[in-house]
Amino acid sequence: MVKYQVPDNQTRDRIFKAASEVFEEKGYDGARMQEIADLAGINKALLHYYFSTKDQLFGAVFQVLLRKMFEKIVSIFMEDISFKEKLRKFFDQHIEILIKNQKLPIFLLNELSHNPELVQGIRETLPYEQLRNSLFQKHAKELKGYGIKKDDMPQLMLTVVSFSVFPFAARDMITMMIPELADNKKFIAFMRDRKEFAADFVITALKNRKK
Amino acid sequence: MVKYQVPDNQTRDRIFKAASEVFEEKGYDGARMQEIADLAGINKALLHYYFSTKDQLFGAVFQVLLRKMFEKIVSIFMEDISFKEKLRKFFDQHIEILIKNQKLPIFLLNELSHNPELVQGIRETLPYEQLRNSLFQKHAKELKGYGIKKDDMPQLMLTVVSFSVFPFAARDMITMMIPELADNKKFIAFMRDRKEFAADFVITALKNRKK
DNA sequence: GTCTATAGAAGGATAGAC
DNA sequence: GTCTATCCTTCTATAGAC
Repeated sequence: MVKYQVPDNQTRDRIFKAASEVFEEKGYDGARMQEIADLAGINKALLHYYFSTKDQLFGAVFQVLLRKMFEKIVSIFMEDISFKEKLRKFFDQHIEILIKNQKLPIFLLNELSHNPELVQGIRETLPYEQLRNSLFQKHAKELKGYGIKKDDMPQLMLTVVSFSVFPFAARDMITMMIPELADNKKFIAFMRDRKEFAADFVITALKNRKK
Repeated sequence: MVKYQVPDNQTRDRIFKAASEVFEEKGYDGARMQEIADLAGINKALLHYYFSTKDQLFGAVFQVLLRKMFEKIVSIFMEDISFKEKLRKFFDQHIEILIKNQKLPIFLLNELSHNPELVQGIRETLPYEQLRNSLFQKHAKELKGYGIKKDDMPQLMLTVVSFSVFPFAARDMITMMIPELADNKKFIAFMRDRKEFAADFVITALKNRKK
């Protein structure tokens, strides 16, 4: 008779969650195994029992966080709506996600910059090729109407993403220049305003683009 | 009789330069005093003779790097040319600076995010207030023609800066999605293309903005 | 000012009992 | 699986000779 088993390993999950928080907050170099153990309510020895090294723990966490961010973006852009509608929906949903994960962008970008090899092993599992190809094909007519050629897609996509991501990555730089936005509530309001500002800005630029 | 003195302290300068490189490359937590000493061609003891602690050395370096980036931006926007001309000039010059300092954006943004208090003592010495006020006043007519109110300036300025800064901060994320740009020469070409793309994009969006 | 040598603390990882 | 105790390396910082 097989004994009842807890759905998954609870301790492991608690460790994983604690590690996610600490790494996201402090980065790899700034994170301490002791702090992760404390937050998970266990000791260092047990931490090493589940994840033998800091590297391994970090790798597991990073992969999940990167995928989390990436898949949400892709899923919106894969939907079956017009390009203009996609833009509005993307800014709305993506900015809401980022409001809930304000430190995620700078964490991902910084760690990736220090450790480009982190991407290996994740790249293949991400549907980014799909996205690149399908996006232009699916909206060929609409985009052609805007004078966007396939070669222009990287510049355009980068521009779109930067509207939502950059303000979070540059949060403290913004605070420096616009002290009013130091207050988190005001910053969130500013980012919610930005949903419409960004969509209008991009759509206007596209519609009136010289061909 | 006063003895002849070398213009400034050479060793100190070498340390400062070495520290700038190492911090910019590895970040505060990842940087090692030993590596800085090696790069400066001295030993750790002498390093501590000039800068008693790592914190102090970092503070000095960070302040200079932040100011360097900031002042260049401000100086362009302070010139006496039309707003449209400023945009083109800004994208041209700023992107060239960033090409020569590709790791600077992610370094500054990340350290600022981990240590917001770094700004104290720098803020007052930066002419950002000046910039904020003068920009809108100087171009009141031109901006009003675009339907830009004073309240819209933060969104607009953030947008402009993100066009040039974000691609460097997100360099490895871009590489992940667009493998062709892994090659530095191609990435630089991509960023030089972006000068015109960005200026056209922003100007088109402004000109046709609904009021 | 510059060096060699080393102190002292912190942090990742393991041994071994329960 | 979980804990206590401890090892060992790395890193910042200092003492002290020249």
